[in-house]
Amino acid sequence: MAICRIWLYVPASGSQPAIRQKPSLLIVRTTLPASSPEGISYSTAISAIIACPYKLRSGEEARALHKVGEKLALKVDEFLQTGRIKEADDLQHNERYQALKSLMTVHGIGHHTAKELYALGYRSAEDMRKSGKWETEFKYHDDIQLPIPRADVESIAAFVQLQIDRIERGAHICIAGGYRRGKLQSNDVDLLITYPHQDGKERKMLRRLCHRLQAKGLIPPDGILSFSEPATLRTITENKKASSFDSLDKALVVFRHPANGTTRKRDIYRRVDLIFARWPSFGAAVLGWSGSTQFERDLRKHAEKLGYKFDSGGLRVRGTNEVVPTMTEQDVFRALKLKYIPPEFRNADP
DNA sequence: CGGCGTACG
DNA sequence: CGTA
DNA sequence: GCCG
Repeated sequence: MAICRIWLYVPASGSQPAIRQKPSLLIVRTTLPASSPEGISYSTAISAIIACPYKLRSGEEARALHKVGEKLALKVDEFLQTGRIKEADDLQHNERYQALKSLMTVHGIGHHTAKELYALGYRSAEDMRKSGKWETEFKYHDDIQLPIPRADVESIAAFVQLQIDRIERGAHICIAGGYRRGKLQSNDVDLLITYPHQDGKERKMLRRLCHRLQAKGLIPPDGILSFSEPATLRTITENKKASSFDSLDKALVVFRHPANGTTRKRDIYRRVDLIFARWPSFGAAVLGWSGSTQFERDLRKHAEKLGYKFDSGGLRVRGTNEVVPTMTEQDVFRALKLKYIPPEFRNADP
């Protein structure tokens, strides 16, 4: 039963060090594009190994874990015997691997394009910068690589809250993502926004918020990396039942976090995701945006077994597509017959 | 041997 | 394709 | 790569 593994997920803070296996095993995963079936398979197996609550003493023991097969068991054996995994070590020194990794730090460059660029002779993000062909991409690139301390995440959320209040009061903001799982530093800021008990009030709010943030200079003119409002467009154009389908309005932006003179001597550009959710599925939205990726996979799979379809847009009954009201995360866990798992225990990704 | 999340821009 |  |  896959969901059992969820109980073994470890806190990001590492407050249960005994639970962790040696991390060098993780490197194996990076052999493949993480999105490929094999990449996912590796991630899943490695997560299972990391989350295993007792010390593994053999590959055979690892093999007993759900999702760990013969290949990974061999790697565990190799690690236990030699203290390292050759494939992983080699990869670390592999020029192509390092190049691809660097190229993929640029927003909009995935493994596919990275490979093409490599074939063209690019060996790093710096090579791209020097070529002068990606001026836009590099405008915020360096800032965006910087980890975001929790205090800054909170500060950014407060800026956004203030601006939302100036448009329509009563919104509730939840900081999701790694922050919510207790990570001390984040790569980006995921903000989930709803109007409690006021379904529909969130409509068109994303547009208005983005416009306002741009007007205030909190989002630079070219700072909206992607913008989609399927929920708003759907409800306006068709007057269909809310049951049909229901994605979230979201904008991926670059946020200009103003200096405060002490911890931030200068304005820093941060990646912020703004997501508006309807109140009746806010719980699913928060759950869906809190991660980890691995946890979400297990959750979806579990939902499927019970005849539901779960994603950040909501919890629905398979077949009828009927929406199960989930205002809170607890509502989702209840429907899925699971005991509540706090966000800090949803960390499966290393 | 097929499926592995999936919708959007 | 890249992103979440 | 791993599972059903």
